[in-house]
Amino acid sequence: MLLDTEQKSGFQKKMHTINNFVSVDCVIFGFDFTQLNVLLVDRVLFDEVTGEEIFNDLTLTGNHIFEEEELDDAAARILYELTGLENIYLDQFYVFGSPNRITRENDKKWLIANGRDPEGRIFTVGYYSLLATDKVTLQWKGRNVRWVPVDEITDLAFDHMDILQKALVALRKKLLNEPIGFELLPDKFTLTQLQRLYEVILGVQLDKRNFRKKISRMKYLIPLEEKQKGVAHKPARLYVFDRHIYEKTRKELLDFAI
Amino acid sequence: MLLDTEQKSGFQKKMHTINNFVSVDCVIFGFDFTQLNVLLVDRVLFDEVTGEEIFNDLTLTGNHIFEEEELDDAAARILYELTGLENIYLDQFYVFGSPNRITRENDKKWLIANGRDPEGRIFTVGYYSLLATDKVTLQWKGRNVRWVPVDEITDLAFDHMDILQKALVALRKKLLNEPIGFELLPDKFTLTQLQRLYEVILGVQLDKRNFRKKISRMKYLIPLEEKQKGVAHKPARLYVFDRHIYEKTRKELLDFAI
DNA sequence: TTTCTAAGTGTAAATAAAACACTAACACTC
DNA sequence: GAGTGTTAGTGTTTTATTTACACTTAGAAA
Repeated sequence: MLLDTEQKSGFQKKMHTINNFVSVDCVIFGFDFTQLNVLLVDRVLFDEVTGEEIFNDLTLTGNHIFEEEELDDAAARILYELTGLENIYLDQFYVFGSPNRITRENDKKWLIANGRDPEGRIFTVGYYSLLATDKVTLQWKGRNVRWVPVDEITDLAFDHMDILQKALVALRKKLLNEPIGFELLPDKFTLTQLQRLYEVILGVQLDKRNFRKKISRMKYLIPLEEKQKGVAHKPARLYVFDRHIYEKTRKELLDFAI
Repeated sequence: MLLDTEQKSGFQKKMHTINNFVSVDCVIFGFDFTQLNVLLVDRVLFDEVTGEEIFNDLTLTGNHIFEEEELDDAAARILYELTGLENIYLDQFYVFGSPNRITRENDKKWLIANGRDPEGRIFTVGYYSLLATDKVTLQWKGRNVRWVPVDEITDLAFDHMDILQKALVALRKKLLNEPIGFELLPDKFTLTQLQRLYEVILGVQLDKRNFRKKISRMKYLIPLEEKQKGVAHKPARLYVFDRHIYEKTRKELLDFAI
């Protein structure tokens, strides 16, 4: 019994101990039917004495992990804190662990100001996530959070530009191989919205008729009787993605193919 | 100058300091024209007093990383130590960082016997690599190294079974999307060898004529005038993979497509 | 009722995938 | 050197997929 309590309290302690060597960064993608956006956080550093702004730039959303926490759970926790949403699509895509991740002066200053060692090597596990909604709390640890179109992002703090680049490549690859586009759309969506999504993320233009022909071959895309409302033109039919049918057909395929 | 030397010696020190929190594991695949194999290392623990064997099982090839070392370099170093070969195909596929990676008794005993803390959380970055040749040094840090057919591996130390599983899935995905099969074959190979490779790795059967038709569309697969020698049947024509042509055609495609 | 805007639809031609069976070239054996 | 065993190498037909391309329709707003 004593041993049991000891172990438990040891566990409890670890449960809230931060791991100082590995962190998690989330590239949170959102789609507003026109552009692909990423959720970025303002990073502002003020001079402690003068109160003057030293710099003001942007970071991805990242976080430490706890000693007893799974990596996936840490990523999900970041998302929950930001959005209040659970079960969001998350995909681990790469680890960034170069010994030279922190080289820029601003990054060092920021770490020092936040009580961290700028020379310490920290690995970060990159996740990207897909958000269907824009219902996000626009505050995170007292910092401003906002959607920025991917095209307009030219510079980010730390090595976050690299992380974003790799996340984008991973997202494109995934989109070409698995039906994940729906994660970026509301439950009910139109085919034009879906087409725009592919066009924007892949950076291609697609033929409307051919796109729809392809869609009609995917049995897991279910047309509803429902139509778009309040639009100043012919309203489009709404569709839903049926994950159940998708999983079933995919499994059938895998049984033979792999 | 003084500062310079100080910095340098600090760096030198770090250069050979082991990072205790992140390691690298390599799933080294090889193909013997019949089966897909993985390079495994014998792990034998003897009782210090009696000299009796406590257990004898197998692990993947893994290693610590140095503080000033890139992850990719650490993986390449493992491969170099094992095979003496450089520029081997390597692909980072996943990070394993569950707090419960070490649960089995044998794993704990092994770590203790090797002076490490079985309770410490270690993240491991998984790489898989493809080896064209079987010219490997069959010794590694005094432990035996050998090729084992993937099909015959039922149990491995630590969480190496999970790592192997994920590596296999990643390899299959990659093989379906990029021409990496050549990395597992000698420079000059026959179409039948290439077909077997696809069949074995993907676990499918392919039609010879259709396979060759598909191949003939790939402009980067160059037929030679040379033929197989010393085989007791009609000798097959040899082919080479032209990476230059591949990169060029792929870039052309990407320019338009992504 | 007219106008604006995006939705929705079909066909023909080219390309790719799938299914399928016989002859050719070499080494080895007798 | 004739025969045998073994894998290499090749073509056609059918079906499915891809590509290119233009007009009509439904609703909202003026």
